[in-house]
Amino acid sequence: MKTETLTIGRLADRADINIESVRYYERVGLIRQPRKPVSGYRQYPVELVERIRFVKRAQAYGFSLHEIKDLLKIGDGRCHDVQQKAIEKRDYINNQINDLKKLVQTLDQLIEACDLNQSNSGCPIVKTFSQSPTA
Amino acid sequence: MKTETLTIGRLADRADINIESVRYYERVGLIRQPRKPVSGYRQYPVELVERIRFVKRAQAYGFSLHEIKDLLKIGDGRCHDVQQKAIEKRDYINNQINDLKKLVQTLDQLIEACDLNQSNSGCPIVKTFSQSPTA
DNA sequence: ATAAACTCCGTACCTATATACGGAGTCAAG
DNA sequence: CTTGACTCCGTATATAGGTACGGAGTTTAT
Repeated sequence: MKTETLTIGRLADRADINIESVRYYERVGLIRQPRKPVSGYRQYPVELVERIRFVKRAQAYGFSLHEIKDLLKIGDGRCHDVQQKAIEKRDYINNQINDLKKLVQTLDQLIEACDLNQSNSGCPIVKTFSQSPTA
Repeated sequence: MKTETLTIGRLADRADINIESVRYYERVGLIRQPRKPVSGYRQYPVELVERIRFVKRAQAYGFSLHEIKDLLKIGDGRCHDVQQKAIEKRDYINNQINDLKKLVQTLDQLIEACDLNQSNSGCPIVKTFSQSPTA
């Protein structure tokens, strides 16, 4: 009973990814190089299609390839550990959100100040970025 | 009456920036190369300290060096144009915030699902990322 | 006047996530 | 058996924002 295998091109097609990206994922250790038979051509088990889709999905959830590598290392069987990674990620993103909100607040103030400034010069934004006018 | 000038090292010190970054800013056109006298050493007017601080502040406000270059080109005297850039930036950041919020929502759901999962295997996060279990 | 400190320049390197290129080897179809 | 498609590998390129290196020249302090 032979396991079905795929060449890199077919794998890339099925996983909807560029061939070069497959090679890249190999380089960074996300997928391991399969045994290459005589020819020197990679032969991937079909399961790798799903592994790559996993990667793409996790990316969409805000995880970096490095973090995804960790998730894959944990794998199933240690739900709590995976959950912990997700919690850390959530907290990190929440911090990002807070920082961005502060940024928006400040920008709002600056934008409003421009409305109140009837002259063309003395732009409050420029003044804020610049201690000395006109830089 | 001589204008006070600074060597690149003193400028970097005063602006609290790396010498290499000054050269980098020159390369990308944020500051222009001053006339170099006989020696070949750059002589910067002291005003450049403030220009660099402007850059650092604007960066902290979420602007890229490219955008800062635009801001500096606009300069003072066209408050409305500068305001417009700030509005665009604010809108962009607000979109970022919304995307991140959705991400947090999803992560929250996954995290909660892990709490409800009493077994160690069948982790809902792994299942979400992976169609086939254990990848 | 000599040594230490500074600056010059081009270039390489770094993170992260890929994509592109090109010559050589291999496989599959007719 | 030939041709076209595929794959191999190492390397280059891209973005953004820098940092690091090294040998040569300059300036400053003693």
